[in-house]
Amino acid sequence: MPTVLTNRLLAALPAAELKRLHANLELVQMPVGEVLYESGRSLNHVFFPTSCIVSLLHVLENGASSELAVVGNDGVVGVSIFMGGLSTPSRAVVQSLGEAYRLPARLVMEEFSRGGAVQHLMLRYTQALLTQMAQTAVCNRHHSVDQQLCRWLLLTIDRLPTAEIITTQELISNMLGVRREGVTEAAGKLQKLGVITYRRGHIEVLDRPRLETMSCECYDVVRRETERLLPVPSKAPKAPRMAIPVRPRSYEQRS
Amino acid sequence: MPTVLTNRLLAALPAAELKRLHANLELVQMPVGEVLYESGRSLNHVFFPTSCIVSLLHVLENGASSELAVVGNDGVVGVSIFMGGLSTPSRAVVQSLGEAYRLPARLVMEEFSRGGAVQHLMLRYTQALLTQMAQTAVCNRHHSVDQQLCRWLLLTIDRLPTAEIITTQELISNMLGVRREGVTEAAGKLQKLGVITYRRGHIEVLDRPRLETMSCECYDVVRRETERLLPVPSKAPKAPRMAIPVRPRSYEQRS
DNA sequence: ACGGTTGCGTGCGACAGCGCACAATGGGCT
DNA sequence: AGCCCATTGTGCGCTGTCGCACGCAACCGT
Repeated sequence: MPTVLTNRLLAALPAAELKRLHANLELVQMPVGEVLYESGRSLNHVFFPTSCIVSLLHVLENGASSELAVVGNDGVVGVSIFMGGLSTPSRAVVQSLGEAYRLPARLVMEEFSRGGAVQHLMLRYTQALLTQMAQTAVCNRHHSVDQQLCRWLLLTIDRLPTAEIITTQELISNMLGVRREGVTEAAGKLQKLGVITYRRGHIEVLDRPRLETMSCECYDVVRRETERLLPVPSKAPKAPRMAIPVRPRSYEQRS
Repeated sequence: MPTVLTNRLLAALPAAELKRLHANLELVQMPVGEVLYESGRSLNHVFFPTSCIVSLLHVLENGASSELAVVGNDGVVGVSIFMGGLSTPSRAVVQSLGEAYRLPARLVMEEFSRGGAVQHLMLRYTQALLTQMAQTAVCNRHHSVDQQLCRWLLLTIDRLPTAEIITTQELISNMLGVRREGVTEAAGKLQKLGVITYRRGHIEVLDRPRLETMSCECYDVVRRETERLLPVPSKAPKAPRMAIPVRPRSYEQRS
């Protein structure tokens, strides 16, 4: 059973703040492919993931895209609400199914403007997000597809209860902003080395330490900076408590 | 003579707030190459540029780098101070000489925590910065050096009083995270087309409209979103009032 | 006026990633 | 059990960018 404490940001809040929010936090299912917000459109809620993973994508006019950041139970989706912009030119898509608590924009702004712990925490998280985006930007320029795939796998399994990722190479290629064939090749190498195994729509990380050495520095830089800004509170686990219930049929859902 | 109003963020503040800050705003010279903050080191001031341009760079372990955003008289350098992180893994370097007002970190935080217009404005600016970084990240991945050079030139002259940029192709290549030869080639094409002219250390934009058509969409996306978030206040000019005093000797300075 | 430094031009070969086309196979679905 | 479609594998040729190694020329300082 997930609780609000499964989200690390919520878990880091003082009891008083959390209590105030608690009644308005609504647990929602997050099917793969669901778009939480679209470039330029107004946001109605912020989302605190517990077991899902959300990708922040930036899409170009010709449809090409790149993932700028990943949000799991370590963060919140929709920072532009309290930053005052209400929308962003980015898109947020559910990348791995699961659940999240959502909170209406109005209440977020209200709570944020009190200036207390909520504000501090949200701003610190936003800075962590900034760092992730910055590192991703440089990574896009300077690192190989092989390295970036490693980085992406690490970022993803950090936010999952198990080392198995349910996704296709095509979707990964959209995230990384590269060709699907490039991912096929990179994944093939990793499998040959025994670092991962995969079958249609599933990737399992077998040798995580090895994966870390093969990844570019970007993974570690982001992880360390995130921990500096948002130390893992003792009352929340680092990964979701519960394994995600396996419901194979719904993996295919796109909305 | 520059005034605090030459910086568009300061100009957008209500009179009361501005008055409170005014006594502590110190006008400082910004020589080219000066590092305002370094990856991971604590910041002591925020800077409100009036006539200088500051580049936000992210540097990798091997020394490779990319520019994530440009800040001129439209913004502020050092957002991590009020975001609560105090430092970032990025670097801020003066890219074009000029002046800026600086404000001690302590006073910024104090003013920010009042939660008034200063907070709102700083947060909105931070979101604009986020957008610029996001767009740059995707641009790094998907657009050619030619297009990116156009984007960079536009971003730069928007923050200068004239269409002449004092810099070397080598420095531009560092900003874009590409080879110097790549910039030479791209600049050569633009010169052949009559869009720019250049001589050692100087680039002049001759045909701005043409440059815009040759640039990728990224320039325009960032400009529009920035204007949405931070409308140009009528009391401040869009470009600095004063021409930068030409002091050729100091262009070579690196600190 | 003149030398030296610094910035620009150019010409390689190498190669990663692209775009396309198509074969092959896994695994739901009926 | 078998079909069929989504997913993965593979093989091209092509292009943009890299890395390196120069030559050249503009400009600065003396």
